[in-house]
Amino acid sequence: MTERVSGASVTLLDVARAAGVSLATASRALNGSTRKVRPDLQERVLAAADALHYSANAQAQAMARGRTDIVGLIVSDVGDPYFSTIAAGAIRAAEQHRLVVTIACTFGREDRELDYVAALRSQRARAVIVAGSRVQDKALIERLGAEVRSFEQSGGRVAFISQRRIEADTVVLENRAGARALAEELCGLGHRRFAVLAGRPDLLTARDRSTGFREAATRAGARIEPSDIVHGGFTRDGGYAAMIELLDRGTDATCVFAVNDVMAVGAMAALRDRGVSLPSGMAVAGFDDIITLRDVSPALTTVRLPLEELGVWALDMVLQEPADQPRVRRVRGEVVLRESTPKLT
Amino acid sequence: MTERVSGASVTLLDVARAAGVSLATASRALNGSTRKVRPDLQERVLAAADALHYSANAQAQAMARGRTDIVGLIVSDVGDPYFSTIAAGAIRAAEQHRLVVTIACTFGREDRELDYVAALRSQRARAVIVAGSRVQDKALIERLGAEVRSFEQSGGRVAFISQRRIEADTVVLENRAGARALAEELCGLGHRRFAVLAGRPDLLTARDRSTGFREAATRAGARIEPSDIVHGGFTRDGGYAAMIELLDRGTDATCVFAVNDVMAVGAMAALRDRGVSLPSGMAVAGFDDIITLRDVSPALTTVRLPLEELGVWALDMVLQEPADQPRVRRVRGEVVLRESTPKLT
DNA sequence: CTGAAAGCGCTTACAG
DNA sequence: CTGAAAGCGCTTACAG
Repeated sequence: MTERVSGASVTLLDVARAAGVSLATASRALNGSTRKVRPDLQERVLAAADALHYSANAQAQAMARGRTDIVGLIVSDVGDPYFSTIAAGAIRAAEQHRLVVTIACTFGREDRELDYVAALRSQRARAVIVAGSRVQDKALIERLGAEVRSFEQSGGRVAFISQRRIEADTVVLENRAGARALAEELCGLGHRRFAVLAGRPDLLTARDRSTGFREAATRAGARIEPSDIVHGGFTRDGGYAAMIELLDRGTDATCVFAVNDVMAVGAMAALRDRGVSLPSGMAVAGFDDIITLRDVSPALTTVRLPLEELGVWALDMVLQEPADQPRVRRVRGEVVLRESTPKLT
Repeated sequence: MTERVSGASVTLLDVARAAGVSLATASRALNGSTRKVRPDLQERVLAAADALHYSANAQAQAMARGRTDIVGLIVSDVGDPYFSTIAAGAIRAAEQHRLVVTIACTFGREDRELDYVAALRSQRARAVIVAGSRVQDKALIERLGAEVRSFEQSGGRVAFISQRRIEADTVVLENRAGARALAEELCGLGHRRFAVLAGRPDLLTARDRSTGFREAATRAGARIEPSDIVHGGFTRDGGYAAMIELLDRGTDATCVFAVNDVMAVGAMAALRDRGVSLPSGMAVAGFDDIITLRDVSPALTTVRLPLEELGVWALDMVLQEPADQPRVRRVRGEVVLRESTPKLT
């Protein structure tokens, strides 16, 4: 048992000496294209590394090689199942390529995306994936675009998941079309008066869903009163509060569309708390098809998005060489009708 | 507009030259203890850095400084709300200390924790937090312990969230006590025959909860038939399958305890699919109090764990200097009775 | 307060 | 196939 000072690390040089070879050979034996070092030396190096419990300094390797194995993922909140599912997909895919993913959360302060991209550039991350919704803010988009360009200029790759507002590869979510399809199905069920819990008005994702829904509903001859559109947080509590607000205002809607599932669940809770029975007293629909929420009762009608795949696809994009034109992969949601929106009789 | 070769980066030396100072001064002006460089030089450096859009190479800094700002978080699956909530807490806390968190998922293969800790040692991460349950596997614990010691020896800090099986700081979850308390409350409601959806038998977390529940229930005079204990996955689908299995076996239990909330929700779905009405036909209880699941109906009785705080606390631990004795912070769950377990009349 | 220089731990042309 | 040496981009004693 040899004592070792805490904090002292075994270096490649130690390994080389122990194996009686040069630094270069030790390096090649451990990480180089194997076929170029004599088998016996190779073995000695491996044995020495093992005996010394050597662990290569990834920072030093990164610097010498000029690249890292880091890919950054920027989300609003990993605690939100929408993002944690995307993250799971990205991480799963990353691991197959021996990449490490770093997660940053803006917690709703979208301007922090700027800082995070900058930090990732400083880390010399291989790539960054920005998963949150773009916001309605020209100046902010402008600045983020500049930051993204800097990142790319230093050799990194960038992909977005949401809207195509910045010149970069992006997995475009067809929120508007999805919401439209949902509205049509709901009208098909007999509904003619809807309310919309629209979420944060500056978030494009919320906005697109709300707009799409209203377009299609109106076109199908349904009515949506201005007072039946309630804005608020894009969260469970936001959905709850918005539903309460709607009830307080008074509404004759027979179906309420919350722009995402967690809001829809919040709305259901509010309805229950106010003694409205579900789904007979009010039909409810959401968007996303969050897995953890598949078992709420009544089962929630929604627009399914392949969340885990979104993470995988974004990672795949970012692993490809940049194309002349930024790539776009469009993803259409699929309407899933369930118990929360029964046929109106 | 100056053309710049893609991949080429502005270095500190470029900044120093542009500002007409030495490398050392540039470094100090940018990151050193500010007070030691003449204001006018400082300003020139800052201006130059800005003009060149300089971004310090974090890898190089880390190497020169001998430490990084990375803390690794190892979980089973970020897609699971239990872990994503813990992760959110850890990330939030890390950001306050300008630390970056890296997330690794074992996806149920606990032996991968070994690889991840090793990788984190290679990254020279400042610390690692292991959040998943320990497993019943002496050899594995032994090896992980060795890996942890190596990590600490190279100057890193380690904390666990779950059971205290390894010599390191840990946030200990009092699963057994929590499950006991739950069983007592349930008996207080009049139940005398229970079933337990016990999850993976090798996961200590699942085991402790199941054991604690059975102990207290039995002590209180309740009965749990061997056939009423069903093992399976520690997941939603595991809960669903276990409940179906239980129903197929036939049971006269009036209340079923699933060792975590997602399993409980799966069980509820199974009950519904089999036409059992809730909660009158079968009472259901879970464990964790997952926020996203707070709105299921009937509202789920459970044992609340301060999940987000667990992440915060673990991060705090890992930021402290190592103590002579590893620190232990015990966390007791709090029973929350809700609609899913009405009083038995 | 400032600068020249050594050093952090690797990788990789470049000779041999 | 192997090794000596330069270089990756910083930080930080050490002189001045």
